Amino acid sequence: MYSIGELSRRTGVKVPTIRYYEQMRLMEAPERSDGNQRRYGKSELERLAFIRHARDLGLAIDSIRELIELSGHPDMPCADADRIAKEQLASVRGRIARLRKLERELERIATCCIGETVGDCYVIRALSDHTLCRDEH
Amino acid sequence: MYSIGELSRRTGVKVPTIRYYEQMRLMEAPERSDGNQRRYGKSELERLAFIRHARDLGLAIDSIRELIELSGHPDMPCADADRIAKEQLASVRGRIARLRKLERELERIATCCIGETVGDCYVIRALSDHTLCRDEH
DNA sequence: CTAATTGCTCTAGCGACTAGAGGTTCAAGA
DNA sequence: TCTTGAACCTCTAGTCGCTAGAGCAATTAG
Repeated sequence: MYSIGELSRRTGVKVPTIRYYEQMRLMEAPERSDGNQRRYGKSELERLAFIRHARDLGLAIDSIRELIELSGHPDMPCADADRIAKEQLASVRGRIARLRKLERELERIATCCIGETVGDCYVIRALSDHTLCRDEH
Repeated sequence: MYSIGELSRRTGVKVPTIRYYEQMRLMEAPERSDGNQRRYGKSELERLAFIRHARDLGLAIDSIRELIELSGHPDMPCADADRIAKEQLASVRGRIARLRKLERELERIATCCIGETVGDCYVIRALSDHTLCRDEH
């Protein structure tokens, strides 16, 4: 039996975050001690590790709840889980593409400044005048 | 003189967002019509375009406010503007690196599922068992 | 002149936490 | 057994950058 602090240490999820997950119905309300403190077992540890892993991969709370519900029905077809993972992959790729554009833009802005004062600072000029940009963004 | 709706159309910034920027002191409180409606001039249009461009590049509201204050003092050295741009570039690069890892991970998870039911679904197994991951993340 | 559109202020909500107040319980040492 | 200090409890409010809606006033096109 783990206290919430021990669970936190073992999973790397902060204590208030664990309570937040309970509120969001990602974690079930656990047993309590005589003094009303949360007591967790091994299955809750695994579940929290699952949640943390999924969050690290950028899945939304709602998607994770969906996956948890799915994993409770091992006989169902797994097409839904597959879909969630594929959607997530597509969104990550989109975010990467957008950030790459920003990177190129910022690279140009941040490395071209040879002015000495704000008046001729390339950073500020570039931000003021969109037409200096090479790409759309 | 533009109304807030016209300013919105010309800059692509939504009306409530313009009001929000005013509240956040990115935009100065503009003149008003007799009926208390906001009336903008060309300089406000340019300023909003500046803000929008900076937001598109992922700069935080606070950083933008800093840049605007800087640009009001054209005789100051531009080292601060330079620093803001460089910091932003570093943070964008960090985000890209993190997302690339997620991409690889999700690619593997989303393409390896050959199970038919949730019980042997690779997506759910991979999320449950962190040791299946190749990289740290 | 009327009706549709646009504008105004104010408040509340989003997602995923994080921080703090004010109080209670637990565990270890004396 | 007692004490002390860390960890726990609930509840509320704040973060960021908007977005939505209520309930009203002003503007503008026909």
